[in-house]
Amino acid sequence: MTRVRFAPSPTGYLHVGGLRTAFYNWAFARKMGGEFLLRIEDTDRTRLVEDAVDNLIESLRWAGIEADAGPHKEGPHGPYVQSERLSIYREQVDKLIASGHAYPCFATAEELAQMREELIAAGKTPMYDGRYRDLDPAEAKRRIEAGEPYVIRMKIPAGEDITFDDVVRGLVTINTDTVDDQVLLKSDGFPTYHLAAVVDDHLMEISHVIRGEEWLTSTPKHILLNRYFGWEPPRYAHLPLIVNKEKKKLSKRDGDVSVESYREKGFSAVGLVNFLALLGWNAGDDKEFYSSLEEMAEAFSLERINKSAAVFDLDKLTHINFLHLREMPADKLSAELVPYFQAAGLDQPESERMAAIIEVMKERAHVYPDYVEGCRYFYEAPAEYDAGTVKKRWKEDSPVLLKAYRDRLAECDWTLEAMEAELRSVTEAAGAGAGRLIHPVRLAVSGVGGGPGLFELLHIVGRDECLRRIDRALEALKA
RNA sequence: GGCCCGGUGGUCUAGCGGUUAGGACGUCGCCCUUUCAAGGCGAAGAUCGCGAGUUCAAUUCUCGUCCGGGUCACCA
Repeated sequence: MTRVRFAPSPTGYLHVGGLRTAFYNWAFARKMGGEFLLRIEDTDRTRLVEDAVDNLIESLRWAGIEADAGPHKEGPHGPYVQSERLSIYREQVDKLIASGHAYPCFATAEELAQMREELIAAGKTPMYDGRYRDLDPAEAKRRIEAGEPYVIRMKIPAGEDITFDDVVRGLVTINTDTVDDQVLLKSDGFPTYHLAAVVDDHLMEISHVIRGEEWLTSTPKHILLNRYFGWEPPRYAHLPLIVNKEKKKLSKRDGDVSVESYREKGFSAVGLVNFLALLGWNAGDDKEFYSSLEEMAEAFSLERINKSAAVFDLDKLTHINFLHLREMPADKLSAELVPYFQAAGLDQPESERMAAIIEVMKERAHVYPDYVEGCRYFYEAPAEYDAGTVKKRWKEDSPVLLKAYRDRLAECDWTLEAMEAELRSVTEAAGAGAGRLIHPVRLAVSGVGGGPGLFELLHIVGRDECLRRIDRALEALKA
């Protein structure tokens, strides 16, 4: 059966690249009718971040990716947190030592650093020189019992080509001479990624390892470990990197790389995932809008994942998100908007009014805040009038026309048609074009020069409030 | 530097021996319009990194080369 996993390490937040990896895994499992596991790789105690696991789970939950099993959901392969599986790794590594595939190494950090420097100075590739590889087992045992710190390394055979068939890259061959005796168990008793991942992937019966390209060159170690254990390795699929404008691996230094930050900026979960999914994958057609993760999963296949890195483009993300907001049902959208109203210190309008606002803002809003901060005038009177618009639209006859229209608005039917008819009647009587009045009215009511249709705007703001705002504008702008 | 991977308009990409090299984002113009958008139409933008080879024919296959990236930790 197909079983995949997303295995982040809890070092802070969920990276957008991580979200994409998680999505591809999830989608593949969905498509194949398999299972998707979440495993926490917290074997580096020095990089642990408080609450990171909860953040990870929350970000995935927000994105709409639910694991079939993981730290938050029991399953037959648990525990799903590596720090809770220490005895398993110890047991497995002992097998490796017994079979002669791994050995204790007593080299200190300083010693290794010096060795590395010497090799670099000599113009060679810095690699572990195997100095403890053939240490007498009895001697090793004595030193361990004496309490000397040590690590366990795996023996890498010399001069062997390891070839594997990567699902996205095809045949990849790496010679073992370029691989050094990897540390499997650290001196603190924790396993390294290589040991833990291989052991867990096997024990959890993972069929496909779908991970970032940064792991490509260490795959021979994983294949060798499987061989030493007598296990069948999973299929590997190395995903292309998501890079910045400089084509470098996207990292914290590039600004917003956390899923959380895009959530805060007001991107929708499906929109973000839709964008990310297309960064390195497409169904082979021109389809770029998927209304749900399920729809993407249905079209998904590992074979159609690209080989080359993709630049993260905010404009494209914004556009795809715009499409998603536009298609979103009004009730769902208004529910999503609640936090933004709170952040803006505004009360959320009653649903009928909200639906009207959503309707007219639909073609203008790219992210959630555009429905709040981008059109604050729906919720409160303008605090000031845009200087450029005043200069351009507020003419000598504006006060007179506006006053006349104000009096018509006070009495006319509160329908779009009536409001428009009254406006045209006023301007015609004055021998002016409709624009002569439309712009000043918009300015008076919204404070800005752009936005939805004027009559829709007035209708939503409401008669009493419109009159109040016009009176205020007449007062403030008369000069 | 060694090893590995990659290379189609600025960006995301389609393409799998014969295409006017298609789409999307972005940019610009026109139309629509009370504005801003959205939408419609249109434009600019790619010698398919470069050079050989295979072939009647290469963006598509092979080799070389250049450029870019990844990786060389008791981090993942």
